[in-house]
Amino acid sequence: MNRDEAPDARNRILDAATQLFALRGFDATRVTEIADAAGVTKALIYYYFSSKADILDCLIRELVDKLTSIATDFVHESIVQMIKKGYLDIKPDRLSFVNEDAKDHFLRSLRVCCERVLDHAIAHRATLRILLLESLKGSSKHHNILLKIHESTRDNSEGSLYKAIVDADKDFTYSDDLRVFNIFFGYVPIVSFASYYDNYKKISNLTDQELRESFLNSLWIIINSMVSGSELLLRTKNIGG
Amino acid sequence: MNRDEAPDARNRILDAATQLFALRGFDATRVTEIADAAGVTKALIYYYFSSKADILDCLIRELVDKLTSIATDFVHESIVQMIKKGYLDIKPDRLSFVNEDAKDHFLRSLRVCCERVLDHAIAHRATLRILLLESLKGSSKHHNILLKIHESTRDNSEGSLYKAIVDADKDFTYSDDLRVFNIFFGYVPIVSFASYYDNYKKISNLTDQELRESFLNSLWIIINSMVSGSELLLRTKNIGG
Amino acid sequence: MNRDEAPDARNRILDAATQLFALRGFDATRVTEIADAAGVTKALIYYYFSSKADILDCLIRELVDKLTSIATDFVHESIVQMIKKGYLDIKPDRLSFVNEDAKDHFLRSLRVCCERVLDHAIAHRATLRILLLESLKGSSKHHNILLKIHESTRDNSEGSLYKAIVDADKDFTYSDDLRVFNIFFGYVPIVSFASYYDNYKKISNLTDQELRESFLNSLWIIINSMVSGSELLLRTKNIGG
Amino acid sequence: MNRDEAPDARNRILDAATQLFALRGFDATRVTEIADAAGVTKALIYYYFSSKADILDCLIRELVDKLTSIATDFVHESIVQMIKKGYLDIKPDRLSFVNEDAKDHFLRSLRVCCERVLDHAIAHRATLRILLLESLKGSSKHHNILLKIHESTRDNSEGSLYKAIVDADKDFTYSDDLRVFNIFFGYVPIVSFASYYDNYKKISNLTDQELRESFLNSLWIIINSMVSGSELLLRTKNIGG
DNA sequence: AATGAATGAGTTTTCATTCAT
DNA sequence: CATGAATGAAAACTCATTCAT
Repeated sequence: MNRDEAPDARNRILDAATQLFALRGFDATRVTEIADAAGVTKALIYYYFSSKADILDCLIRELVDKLTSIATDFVHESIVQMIKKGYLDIKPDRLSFVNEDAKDHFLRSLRVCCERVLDHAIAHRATLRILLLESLKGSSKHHNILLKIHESTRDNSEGSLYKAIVDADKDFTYSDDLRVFNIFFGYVPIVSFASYYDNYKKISNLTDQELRESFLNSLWIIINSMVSGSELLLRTKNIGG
Repeated sequence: MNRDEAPDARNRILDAATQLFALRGFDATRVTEIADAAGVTKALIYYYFSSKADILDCLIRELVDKLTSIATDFVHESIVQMIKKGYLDIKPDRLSFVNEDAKDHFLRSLRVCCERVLDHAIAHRATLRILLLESLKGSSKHHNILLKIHESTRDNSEGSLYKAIVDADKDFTYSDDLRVFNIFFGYVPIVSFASYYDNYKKISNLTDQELRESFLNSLWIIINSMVSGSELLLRTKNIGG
Repeated sequence: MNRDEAPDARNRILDAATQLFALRGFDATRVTEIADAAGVTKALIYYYFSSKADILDCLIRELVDKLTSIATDFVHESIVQMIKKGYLDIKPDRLSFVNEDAKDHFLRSLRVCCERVLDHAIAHRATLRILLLESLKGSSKHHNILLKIHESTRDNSEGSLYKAIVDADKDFTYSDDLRVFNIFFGYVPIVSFASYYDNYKKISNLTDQELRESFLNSLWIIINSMVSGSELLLRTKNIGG
Repeated sequence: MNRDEAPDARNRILDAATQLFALRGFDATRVTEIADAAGVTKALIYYYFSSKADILDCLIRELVDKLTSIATDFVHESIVQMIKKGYLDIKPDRLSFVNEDAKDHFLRSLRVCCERVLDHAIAHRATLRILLLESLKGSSKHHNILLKIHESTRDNSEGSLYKAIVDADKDFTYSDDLRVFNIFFGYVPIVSFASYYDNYKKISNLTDQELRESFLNSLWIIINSMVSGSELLLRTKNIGG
């Protein structure tokens, strides 16, 4: 069901649940608390949702849909365009650009994209926090976002992100190292930053603007590393020591 | 109370609680489940602990103590030694090494340290997962590890880590950017990797060895970035764009 | 909440609790017992009351409200009327009547009042027993009826009983002796008689009628003593010897 | 077992139990609390006593023994002596004294006795409070002091108080009214006064001396009433109205 | 005489969920 | 749509008591 066409009470329930699940976690949140916070009766919650878990499912589904569409946009608008235009070539052992202009162009569009992703993450930080909390629990299979992300790098089915990249560049393949890097130094910091946003803001005494800049600076260093270090990551070989 | 001198049953309770809290989360874990898993009666749990929350507190305290000692060891053994020996100088705008040898030495000892930290993290991944879960909850103040970490970069009191570095190098100071980087691209990925270790291993079909190597590769890229990018981070200025 | 407008089940819970608290005492009464006696589920008890103690509070509040209104009625209808009509004058050292008729009138109205109070006490003997039991416990401040009674002899605020008497007779004042007498030979015997009513009836093999008469006879002797002995009590001086 | 020859720990347990039972009531007092207050372990309590109820029984037994001996002393020393000496004659409808001297003598010895009883009561107020609390509970048959008192006015067996009086004065008999008066305006106020002693002292801001005097004044009025009003009480007839 | 460890059987309380209206 | 009343099942926690040492 779409938020726009849904009854007001139903949306108030979802909003209240979002705040409470994010604050206390799903298990520690009582249906009564949601009802109170939403200004409705408990019974009405069961009119709109079949169970407490159903509210959570609904929230997660909304978020995943939104994230998927953002990711899809990014891949199609940036990477695929770059590859198709011939600026970028993902070789087995490195990202390869036709020239410095292409590289600059890529980095610039990546930067814009990162900012957009970060802003989205901050805007939906409560739901992301819920997702993070739930994904840490061993029980609930259907909230395993880790699995979803991982599969997105293998999923060859029509319309998938991976397929989109592979269609653009036949040689592209994810190395195990790249996956680890992507997840634990890409997704995880962004989701964590969003999840801890309010806490960290309070602790650090930074303004929204300063916090955003600060994180983007860090993220940028990582992205540069990834572009420069891509050679290493794509090769899946031990380095350093 | 120390584990070594504590009654066996008490330790079995703590172990059982660790596994269950990590798997289902604190709120979804029943005291009965802990009792069954530990092979004791519910009443005995209340003989040793005043409440379910008390078990959690105990676990977190143990972990924080251990982490603190590891961090202390690291700072004293590596960074402080390097500074004192004159190999390293943390300048306002960059890490500065006397020569390439010093830099190599520093990186090598950093690498060893990272491996040790990672191995510790993996070994205590269940408790780290609990810590991560609890630190995401807005309610409990005393589990706010984010705050602890943040304060460790400001705490000037005798015996603190920060004091140890500052004593060794008078000019050293944390920039806001460096803090953000440290936390969200340092601590967070390591803790998250440990927390998701079992899940990710299952999903990726990698061996323990492969997984460890893979993460260390990524971590290494970050650490190199930090060393090279230190100039940027320490300056606290906007970059890229 | 008023009994009349309250749901039937809620009143059944209060009635059941009254009987059980009076019989076994608050602490020895199990919520399950109340539920069974009231013919409701345990959970419903917690729907209407926040805790077992809340049921007790509710009961005590109801009783105190009722007692207060009875006492108020008595003072206004009897004592104040007598004083205003000029029949009675409470002097510093004795009750003073204009003539024998006034004294007879006062005693008669006092007798009627005593009977009414006694009948009320017997009717609410279960709750009085609870009150007596609870007032004997050192812990709960809010059940300290002794304090309430004592303060009612000092409370000069608008609408208080004491104020009503003082307004009618400017010279009136409670002596310490009068307070002790009132409490331990007035309130206490009546409340105790009501509390032990069923026990004593069984033991003595008297009918309700006989028991009532018997107690009223005794009470009458006391009241006569008080009227004749008022001189002594109001003077606060040692006697006998 | 006698206190003097009992181990110190056992007496400490009894003392602690006395204070706690008096403060919170038997049911609300935990064995652990007694152990803590007595400075012994729970297990030791079960070494000396077979159960929590056993501690109570022990306390009550001690008190009842003491009270019985006091009452016996009183009856033998005062009433029986008076009757035997021919000063007092308890007639069916009144107390009868040979002359004013006999009456004065009786009153004086009664006064002394009252003081002694009151002082005993105050000294053992904690145990009396327990007795009062327990006697109000419908359950425990063996703590029914009301029954014991009542029976003491009928008990014709060798060594009983009643027998002592009857032996001295063949015509003596308790009327129902006298029993009610004795209990509810004699025993009950004294026991209640002792039970509420500390509470009332705090509330009234009186010194021990003042409080004692005040209560004795009131008691004296009652006793005088009883002696003068004995005619009415012994006749068991309706009065007043 | 003394105790730390252990427990069975309860106790109060909670909570997601249902249902008649 | 909306709700007050109601509940079964289970949760956390308690407590008198026992026992091996």
